[in-house]
Amino acid sequence: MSKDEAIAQLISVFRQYGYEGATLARLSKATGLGKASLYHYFPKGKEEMATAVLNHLSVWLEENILALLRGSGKPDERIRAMGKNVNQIYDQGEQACLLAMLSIGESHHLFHTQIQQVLNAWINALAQVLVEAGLETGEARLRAEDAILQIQGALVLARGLNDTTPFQRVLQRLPKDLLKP
Amino acid sequence: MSKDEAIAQLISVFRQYGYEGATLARLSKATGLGKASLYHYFPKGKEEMATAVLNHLSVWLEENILALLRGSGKPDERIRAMGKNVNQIYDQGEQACLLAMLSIGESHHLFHTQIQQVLNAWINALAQVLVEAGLETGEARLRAEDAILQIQGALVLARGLNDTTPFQRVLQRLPKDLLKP
DNA sequence: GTCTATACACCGATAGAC
DNA sequence: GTCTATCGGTGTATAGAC
Repeated sequence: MSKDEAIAQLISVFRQYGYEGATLARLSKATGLGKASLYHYFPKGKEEMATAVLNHLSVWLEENILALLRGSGKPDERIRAMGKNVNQIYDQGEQACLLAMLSIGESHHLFHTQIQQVLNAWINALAQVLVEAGLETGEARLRAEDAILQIQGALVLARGLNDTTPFQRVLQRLPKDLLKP
Repeated sequence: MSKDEAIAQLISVFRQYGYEGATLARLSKATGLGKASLYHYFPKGKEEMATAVLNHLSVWLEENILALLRGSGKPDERIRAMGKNVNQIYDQGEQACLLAMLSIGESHHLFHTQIQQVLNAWINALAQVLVEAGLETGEARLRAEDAILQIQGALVLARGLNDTTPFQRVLQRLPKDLLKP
């Protein structure tokens, strides 16, 4: 298994268990790599694994969300395109958000800056679409924050209620909610 | 320190670090009780502490949220009363939600049933207010889910962005959003 | 009830053979 | 690169004195 393939497996552990719950035993089992192999790829250990996972997510966001939002289609279409990929990355609402999971406990201090940057990049790109759609800058920012907020809340509720329909509902109405006059 | 006073301190540890991150060292430090004392109050250890903390929260919700929602004032006033206590329990958005924190990792399996019950009790009580305000049952349930969802999402965003203003905004507009025609 | 001491498993991390 | 073996530290939990 290559380093990039390993990272994909590491992500699933970090976002299911969080940083403190992501033990080397779990990371080793998920990747199929022994502990020594993990330390070969990530010499600084677990913290470097989490950093690599965050960088991987940052690239994914740029390519699969931000690029679409900066696209040339109609605002409505760009937001729907985002929704499609959001639905995919969160596995229809079954999987937690890595950013949210690394924002808790002691990992909060370790990764807060990077998490904040990624979240802001997402919000800003979404707000920019709304500005192009004719909204005032401040209102666009508020609505963009609201969209991310609802996605995150839906993921929390999905786990707590064991029901992903609120997540599906949020994604469904996102375009209309964001662009309403 | 009495058992009830200890529980109040345990809550803050569990909701900051989650179940796996809530080590006995942290629980001991927060309560000021030595490990042996903690095991005197909670013979079954950490799992019993978390259960006690969840029961404590369930009682708090009943007394400080559900009772208000079942009150006799106007729907608009009951929802505002709820918002006031929600703002308090989450410390203006600074503190995470215990239910959300215990919904992750291995604690999910341990406490899922109780967490689901508490969330549903909250949603149902809120939906009932909306029904009394004239909304159709299904729509009331959707809006109530939406309210909890937004509160949870705002708490996630508050940690990720290090900014509680979205949380304040959500609480502010809750009454109008829930009761709009 | 609270203390000290301790048992045993697991944690992250490293060493060295291959 | 991956393996086994192992280190020091910390995890939960317990025992027994006071």
